[in-house]
Amino acid sequence: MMQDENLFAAMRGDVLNALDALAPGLPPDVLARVEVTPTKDAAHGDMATNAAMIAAKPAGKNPRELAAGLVEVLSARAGIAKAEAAGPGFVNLTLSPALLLAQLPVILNAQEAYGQGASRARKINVEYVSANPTGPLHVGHCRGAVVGDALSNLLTKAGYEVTKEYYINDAGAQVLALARSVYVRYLEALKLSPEAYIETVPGGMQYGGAYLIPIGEALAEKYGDEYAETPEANWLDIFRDFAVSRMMVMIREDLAALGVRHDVFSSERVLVENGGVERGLQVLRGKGLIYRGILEPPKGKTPEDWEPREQELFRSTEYGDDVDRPIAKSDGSFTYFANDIAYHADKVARGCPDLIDVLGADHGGYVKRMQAAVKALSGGRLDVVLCQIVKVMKDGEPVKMSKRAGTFVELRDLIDEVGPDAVRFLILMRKADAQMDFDLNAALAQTRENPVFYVQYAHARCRSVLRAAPASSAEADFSTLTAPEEMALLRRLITWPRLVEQAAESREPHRVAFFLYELASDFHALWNAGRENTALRFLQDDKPAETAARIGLVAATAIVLRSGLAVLGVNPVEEMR
RNA sequence: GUCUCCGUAGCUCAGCAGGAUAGAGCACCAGAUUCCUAAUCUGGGGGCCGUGGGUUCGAAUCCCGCCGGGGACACCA
Repeated sequence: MMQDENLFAAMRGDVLNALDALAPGLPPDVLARVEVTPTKDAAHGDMATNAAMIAAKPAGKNPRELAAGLVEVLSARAGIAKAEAAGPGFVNLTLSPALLLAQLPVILNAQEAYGQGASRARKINVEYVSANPTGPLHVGHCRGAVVGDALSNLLTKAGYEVTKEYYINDAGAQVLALARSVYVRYLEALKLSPEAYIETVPGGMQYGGAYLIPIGEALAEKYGDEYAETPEANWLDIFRDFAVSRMMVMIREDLAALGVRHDVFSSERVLVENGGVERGLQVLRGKGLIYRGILEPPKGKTPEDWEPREQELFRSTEYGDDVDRPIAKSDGSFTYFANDIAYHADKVARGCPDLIDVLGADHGGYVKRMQAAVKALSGGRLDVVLCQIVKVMKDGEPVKMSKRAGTFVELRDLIDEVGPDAVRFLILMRKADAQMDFDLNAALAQTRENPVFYVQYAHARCRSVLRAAPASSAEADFSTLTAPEEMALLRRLITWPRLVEQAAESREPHRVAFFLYELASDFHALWNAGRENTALRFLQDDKPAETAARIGLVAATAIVLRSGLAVLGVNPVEEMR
């Protein structure tokens, strides 16, 4: 157990062994609920287990009695300084300093790989952003981008093989509207009046943002007036493809500015043109889950133009949805949902049994049917992480509108104002499914109010010490580390592997941000303890052995800070001046 | 009307797949700076965890109702 990275997992193994000796043959679902957790209160030791309370009823024993039995067995284990029963049946464990200190060489040898989960040899696909290719990214997309990216990193850290994917919705009516809006800019670039044309467009010019002006100009330069007064059929596809590819370039630039890189960009159009939709639906047809039918009108307020229609429907109610969902319109063409089924089928077919979609909260009504579809397709699991809306606040007032896009706060504007690190970290300080206010004032503050600075400052302080110190060594004698502040820091460090595991399983990258904040706090506390008590300073010229132990602790702190920041995609700064 | 997310300190939020005395930051009050970076630290006040039931050894956490807020609700993508 001494060499294990995750002391909590190792200790859980010991607890389960001890439990088996006391109460043999407990069912697996009971054992699965046994956990070994860090304690909140130092008076309760380093770790606590609920084993006795969980096992009491199925074993037909009194929890306190079982706890006493566990205490007896566990007290004899190497590395456990003290075990005691407490409260209704907790067993509190105090680890020997030797066991705790033995983790320092483990961290120093592993470097950034510390906390890396064992390879699960399991692929997982995380789809995020997937903004329509009709304009620049805005703050609404930003949250999904940051959460999806950090979640991907987290899953990788936990041992999954992750594919980061972007789904380009380039097959629907929206990209046609984009093409028409670009056509208007094209006419303007040719110094022609677009009014007459706009009259002929059903919805008018949908995308009026100034960002389309250069696209219109580029088309004017490329084609001259060749398409100036010709029917849509002549130019619509050409303009659409041109505009979409330019939009994707722009979106990739926006993402790059945030430090987000996808592995795969999937095109809806390509999927549709290759017959992917029918291929995907084939699986469902084979299972008899597609039928022709008429949906009930929605309960409550019925839309005015509602009329019964016979359509092809997917029996999603078989898999927990509220009503069956249309996959084809009354004219026979496929709905967006059909395309999306096909897309998810495609992801499954590429070898990913587990899928994650990071979506905006406005897709909330969509998750049941998509989960139903995936379950029907592969029996696999689809997790949907919904990101609630972000309101950007400045001086207590909501900020809105951008010059270029015309409707929303552009992602670029936000990054230009506060930088990618603050944007990422602050977004990750909130759970994705809670609404959040993004406070520009706090993001720009260089104080404790701003958690990014707080954490980066801790790392910079580590580096500052290490620059002035002899090289750290995993071979040092760490037994001189005894101060409460030092041990508190060490105790925090060893929870990192467990945190990675838990945060990944619950798909909650925000836990990493909170962990880093607490780790930084422990480090700042130790640092300041050294101000009051010079004996606690890291570098002591006349005591090389103690200095070596302490720089080991500092180096380990820097390693964990850095790997946590790497998960969040935030730069670990070397110094702050 | 249905579905879904949310409601924790004056403000912004955590609370780790039910667990011990509910935690941070900001704001407020009182302290620490000849020092490895005070962009930091130490201490203090401040809570019917929206509300009413239920489940159990134990509920902020799980279940049901209600109140309040966000979002989505036939062929749009």
